[in-house]
Amino acid sequence: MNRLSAGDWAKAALEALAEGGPAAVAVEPIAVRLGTTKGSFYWHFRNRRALVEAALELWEQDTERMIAALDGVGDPALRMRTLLENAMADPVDSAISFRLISAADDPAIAEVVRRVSKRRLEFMQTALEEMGTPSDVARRRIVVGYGSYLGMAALRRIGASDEPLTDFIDQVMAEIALPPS
Amino acid sequence: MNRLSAGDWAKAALEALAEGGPAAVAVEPIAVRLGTTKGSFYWHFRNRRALVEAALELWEQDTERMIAALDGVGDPALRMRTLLENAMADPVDSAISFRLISAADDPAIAEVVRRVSKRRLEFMQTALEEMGTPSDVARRRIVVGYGSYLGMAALRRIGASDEPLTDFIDQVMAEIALPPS
DNA sequence: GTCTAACCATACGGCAGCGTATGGAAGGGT
DNA sequence: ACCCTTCCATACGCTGCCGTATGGTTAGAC
Repeated sequence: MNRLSAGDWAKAALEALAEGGPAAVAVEPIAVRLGTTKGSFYWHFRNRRALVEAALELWEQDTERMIAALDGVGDPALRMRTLLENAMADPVDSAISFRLISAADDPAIAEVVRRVSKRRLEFMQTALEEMGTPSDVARRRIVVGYGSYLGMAALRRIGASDEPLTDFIDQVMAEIALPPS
Repeated sequence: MNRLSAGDWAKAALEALAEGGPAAVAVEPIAVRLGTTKGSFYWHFRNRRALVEAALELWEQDTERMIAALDGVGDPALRMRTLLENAMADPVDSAISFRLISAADDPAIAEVVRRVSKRRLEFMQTALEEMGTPSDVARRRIVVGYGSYLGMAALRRIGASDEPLTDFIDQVMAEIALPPS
């Protein structure tokens, strides 16, 4: 047999979201993708909304894992650089982040993406403050820096910039006033 | 009476796009918004696609107007600062840009938004080069800088940053290595 | 005042996706 | 061997939007 779990559906939903945006998180198309039918879906989930929420939870956990892994790095500058390198090397998260933000008309999505974004911003701001940067300055640098992460993903998406994100690590590091490698 | 023109529809479509995203560019809802019915719409336009294209053209013209206005400014540093101030003061364009990029699954939208984005990037890169910045450095700074413009709009949208964009002008100026005001 | 072109309202058919109902298959416990 | 739980397929009705057809209304030319 080829039976599915709720997790399989959630994973597929997150992939569909990253590729096709919120409109692509549709039950029947994903069922086709999984080689099954709606019958399976409505066994595992109450409705479409529940599927979206499950996908969001998957995504939120990724952020928590990343932060947990980096929390052990004592040197804040190294912590930031590692974070940037990981983030820039993986084009999937920025794509999903972008998609989710544009899907923020849905209050459920908005709430999660806001929570995750704030978490990320605070994590980075803390690193800068540990390096002696005043709070308000750190805040501005991080907002602009994280903004450029999101925005560059957007530019790559439409083909306005075809350079790999990794080309910009030093530039972003400089922007938030960290020493280049 | 209260008769409408094709331009009224295009304007309303662009507003709907900025507020509700691509899915909101729907004939019947916009008709309600305009206090009319589909009958009006299909008199002025062949189909929904034509409406989207008209809205895109409106938006593209805004960019051309802005560039034309700034082309007269001889000093490239002042030109950039004026551009940033104008851009940051108007939250609508960044919202639309963001929406359009996330709607780039539609090839028609993708093409326009890519063309406009490239135009903007080139315009800014030229300013930096006029100030003596090497081409490749200018390119990186502009991509990151314009990226942060888009990304910060995203962050404001979800409420992860509630500061007005104007608070970040100096930070962005510094990021692309321009003298602060 | 009449005529005509421009403009709009309404009714209809079609499609895609949501959610429900219901029956069936597969496999482990006993 | 039987049953019961788990899981899935199919059929159906509903809604929202697209696009068409068709008839009505208004403004101005004359």
